[in-house]
Amino acid sequence: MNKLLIICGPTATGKTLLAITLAKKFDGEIISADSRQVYKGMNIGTGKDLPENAKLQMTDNGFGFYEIDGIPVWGYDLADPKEEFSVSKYLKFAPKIISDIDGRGRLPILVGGTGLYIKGVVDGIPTADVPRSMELREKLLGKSPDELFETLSQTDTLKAGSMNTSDRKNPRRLMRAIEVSQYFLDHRNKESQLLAIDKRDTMFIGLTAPRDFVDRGIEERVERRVRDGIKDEIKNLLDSGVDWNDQSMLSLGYRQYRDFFEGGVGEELIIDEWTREEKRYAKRQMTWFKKDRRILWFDVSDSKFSEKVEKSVKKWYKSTYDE
RNA sequence: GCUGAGGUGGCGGAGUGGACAAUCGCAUCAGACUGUAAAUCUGACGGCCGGAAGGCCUGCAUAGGUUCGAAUCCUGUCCUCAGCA
Repeated sequence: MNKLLIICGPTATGKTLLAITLAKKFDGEIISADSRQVYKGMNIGTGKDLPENAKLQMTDNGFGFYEIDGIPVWGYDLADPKEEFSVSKYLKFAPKIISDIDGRGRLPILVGGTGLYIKGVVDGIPTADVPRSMELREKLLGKSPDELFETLSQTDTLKAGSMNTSDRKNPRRLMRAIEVSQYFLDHRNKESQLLAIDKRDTMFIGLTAPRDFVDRGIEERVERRVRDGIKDEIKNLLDSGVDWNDQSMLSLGYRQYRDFFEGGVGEELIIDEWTREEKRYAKRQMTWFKKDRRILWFDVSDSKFSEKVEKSVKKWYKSTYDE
């Protein structure tokens, strides 16, 4: 049975580093599950940690990989920062690459902090291939959440009833729900297609640490990214035509600099804000991940965590040969 | 020292006799999440008890006073800022 190793958890816990170590030990290749690392030219701010002169190596499946420390890393640079990206696109990429890796007899290691992407790959998102309708979205644009909910109730009572109080006030979710229900109204016989991987032997590793440990890590990392030249990176993006309102520029560390470039706000304030947001983000990630009972958690502030992970993975990995 | 303005919850800032534990924003905390997910959204946020409904206590610089009732009116004190000296 094919295997899949997943490494998830909040930001700044060293997921990629661990993944590379494990890839070396268990003959693996890495697939990034990160909604920001997909953008070309966004390297420093998204923490791609590419070596000097790294070059994307294209393959004949239409996707490319970087080699880091001798390990192929997929999932970077899938999109232009001027373009929209979403789980849907990610799901047209990741499962394919995973089965390619299977084919090479190597271990696919899915690594990232974007919970939805991981979920999409493993469990599938039934409505992921329902396309967006810009026309519909435009029509819905100015409506209040109440009005949107009303509209949804009319086309899809079931879905409307199943939404929780938070989502009922979330225009973005409501619009999407209306879009989906409208789509199935127009395509009654269409079977939705699940863009997930086949059932396989999957191990989930979650990396976590006490709050203040993570916070400190975030502070250091932000400082490093400032030193590494996030400003220049942003300037390059802007020069190449990327707009502050593009989805890619909503990324942490990038969006905060808008007031610096456009409003003359001091960099100290920008960095403060960025750091604070990053901590909140880590919190949101934990809220998501801790619900998934499949995850086996490891505390990275434990000096022996790396060995402990390796031991667990080894045990799981070996079971292949016991079959 | 005089004159003027002002002192409200972690911060900014409303409120100028009753509907005030006090609009709102920020920060903080908790949560949601099935095509923007580093996005988007929700809730809590003086203290104590309670699952909740609710109840009790403390409270708008400070000490008094007026009033059935005060963050809001009056007086003293302290402090801050601006202008004049």
